[in-house]
Amino acid sequence: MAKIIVQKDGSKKEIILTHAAELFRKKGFTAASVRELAETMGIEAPSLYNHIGSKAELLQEICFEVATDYTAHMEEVLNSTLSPAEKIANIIRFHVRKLSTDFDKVFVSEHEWKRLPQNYLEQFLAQRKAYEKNMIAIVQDGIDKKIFNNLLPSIAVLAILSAVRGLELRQRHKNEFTIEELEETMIQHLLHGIIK
Amino acid sequence: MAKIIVQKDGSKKEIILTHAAELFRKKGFTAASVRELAETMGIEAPSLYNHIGSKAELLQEICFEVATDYTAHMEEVLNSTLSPAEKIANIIRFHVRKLSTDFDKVFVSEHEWKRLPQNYLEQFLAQRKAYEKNMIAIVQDGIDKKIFNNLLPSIAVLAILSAVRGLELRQRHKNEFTIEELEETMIQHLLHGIIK
DNA sequence: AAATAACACTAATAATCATTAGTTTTGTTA
DNA sequence: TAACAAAACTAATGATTATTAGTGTTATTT
Repeated sequence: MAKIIVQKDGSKKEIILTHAAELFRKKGFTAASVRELAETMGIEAPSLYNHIGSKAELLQEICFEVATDYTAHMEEVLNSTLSPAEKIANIIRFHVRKLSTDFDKVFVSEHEWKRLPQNYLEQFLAQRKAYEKNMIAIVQDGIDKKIFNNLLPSIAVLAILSAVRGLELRQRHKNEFTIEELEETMIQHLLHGIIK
Repeated sequence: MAKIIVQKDGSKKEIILTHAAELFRKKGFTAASVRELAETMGIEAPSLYNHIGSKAELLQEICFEVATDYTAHMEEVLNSTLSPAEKIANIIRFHVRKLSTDFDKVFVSEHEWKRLPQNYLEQFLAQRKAYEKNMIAIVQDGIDKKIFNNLLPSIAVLAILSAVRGLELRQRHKNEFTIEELEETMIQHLLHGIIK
């Protein structure tokens, strides 16, 4: 009889979420089967249901864990006295780090949120929209203070978020660059541009 | 007996690809069923097989049609005498326009290429890698010529491509901004940065 | 040691999937 | 109009899906 191996500082649920995130990233939520997920932990599919409510629940927990982290960080930034430029740099840095430490979960949250069940999907989108709105306000503030160029704020925010999300670190750049190099390049590029 | 309605300037296959692209975008390739696709055209699922080889074939055709367009444009750019900055601006502009005219196909190509069957997946990735390599060379050229800041070229390219891909126009900005506004904002931001 | 809770198992269900076979209907050409 | 090809249909297949039920085993607590 197989058994889920629990690391000393992680609950069983957390182990499952970690495996789920990796599998969902590799195969996509719909294509990933519960059987396959169970197999990565050496147990049978029905046994998983002693620990989880449903497959969809796993996706929810992954997506909202990530979303909550970003939202919490945004609160910190908003409550700080940093300049708009420093705030944006701070946000970029947080995204790059989060992506590097929780790659699978961030990736899944980014790519599979559309598969969330209706009500959760709406909640997720609302949270995301609020996040973007806060970021747009920071950019607008920078423009008003004549620190930033007069770009369309919502598009600039979209460009920044898309750029950092697109890193998809682990797949392409594992060990190729340090986190610090990635952070600094992204900040330099998105704040100061590519042209001298 | 239902019938696929063929527009005067589109082949039956093209109609199917258009419907497939929209469905694949909305539900994802795996979650989208052949039955559902057939339904959008008012016919039964097996009838579709008079026109297509398989579900996977549709994804292949969508992905490679898009990839081929981008590759062809890259050739044009490489054979031009434009400056590195103008070349990058040109590429950004092409991406924004392509996304606005062929939103569903571009989106699917971007998000669902992982579901391509093995051999096609490798070919797709090779094409993509070649594209990025060409773009990296342009950035490196700009750095060598002291026109560009000394950023890590591969990361800068990733940032640019991710930023333009992230637009996902139709969903969010339909009618909110003109294509020209989008193009110019992206070019301004990615070339000159956000800080004055 | 006895009792209990946690957790794994096998077997089964009902749904859905892509696809094939075989047939009938439609539209076009001879 | 007769013949033919294109394209629709129904029925069926076999695989896979998430999940439930019921049962046995292990680990923990009393």
